[in-house]
Amino acid sequence: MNINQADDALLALAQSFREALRQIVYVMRRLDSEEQLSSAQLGVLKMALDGGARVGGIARNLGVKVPSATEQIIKLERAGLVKREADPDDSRAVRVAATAAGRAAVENADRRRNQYIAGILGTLSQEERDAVEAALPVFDKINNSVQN
Amino acid sequence: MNINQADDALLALAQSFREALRQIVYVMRRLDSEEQLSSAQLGVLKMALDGGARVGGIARNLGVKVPSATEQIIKLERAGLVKREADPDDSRAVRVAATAAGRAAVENADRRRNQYIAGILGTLSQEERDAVEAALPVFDKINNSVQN
DNA sequence: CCTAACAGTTAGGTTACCTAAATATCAAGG
DNA sequence: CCTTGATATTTAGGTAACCTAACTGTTAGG
Repeated sequence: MNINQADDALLALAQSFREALRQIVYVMRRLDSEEQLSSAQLGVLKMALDGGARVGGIARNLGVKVPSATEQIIKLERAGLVKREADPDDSRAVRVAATAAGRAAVENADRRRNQYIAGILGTLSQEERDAVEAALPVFDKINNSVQN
Repeated sequence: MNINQADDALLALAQSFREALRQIVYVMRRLDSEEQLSSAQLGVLKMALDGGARVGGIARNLGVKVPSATEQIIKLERAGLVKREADPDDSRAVRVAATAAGRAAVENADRRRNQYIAGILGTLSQEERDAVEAALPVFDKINNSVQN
């Protein structure tokens, strides 16, 4: 009995959680549609900031397959925001590194997006902001458990 | 000074929040890719459960334009999960109603998805689950503030 | 009635994914 | 060395979900 109650509570939480997830996806889509750089491209660019990242690593971090990452990288390259160069240690690999323009674009996009989100968070009460803050590391943990 | 500190804290929270949003989008994508019914289609189906929903309302609720909603509705109709019928009050409008098969599909998909999410939430501590639960209504509020 | 506004569908295009196949390089064993 | 299997990326081709613009039919106000 007790165990079933726990299960029921968990399933109820799961249901609410799923609704929140769905809404968040829409929020994200909205946010993305108002910017030049998609959030996936911004993610690539950030990985390319320090020293350069490999295509496989970028794909893994983005949660997509390698060809999809390549596609975004090529777009960023055409936009002059990253450059692709041979990996000195492994000639099979490609290192993707941000250009100066790329670096500037990250700062710009980050600032704009943070201000947009901060504008929304600013309408919340302190308690609500605290609730969000407390939940964020849990979302991180959830994400990691889905990865595997 | 004080105001700027508040701004900085808000921007920092916004930054962490954005990272969580991005991760959640990936969790959602993963979840969707393992199911027959996309979460958008499941959303349509749920709106079609009680009495029937209009295409425009479905689109609004889904956060997409009307033609995109029509497209999903047609797919569901071809799969035998909804039927489209004239609105008795307004012949311009179409009412989308779930069939018996559609009703069953909702129950099935909901159960599967809830169990998947519950499986993840079950690995969390009680405190972590509480943190998630406390944050969910805030996400709801955020979503509403983005809608306008 | 006529006309503007509205509800949906159709047509055509874009973007972000995916899988499978091709290319190039690496590393380990014989 | 040289082959062979694994690894890193790109290319080719396809799908699904979205969009805007244009079209059809219906309603409702002047």
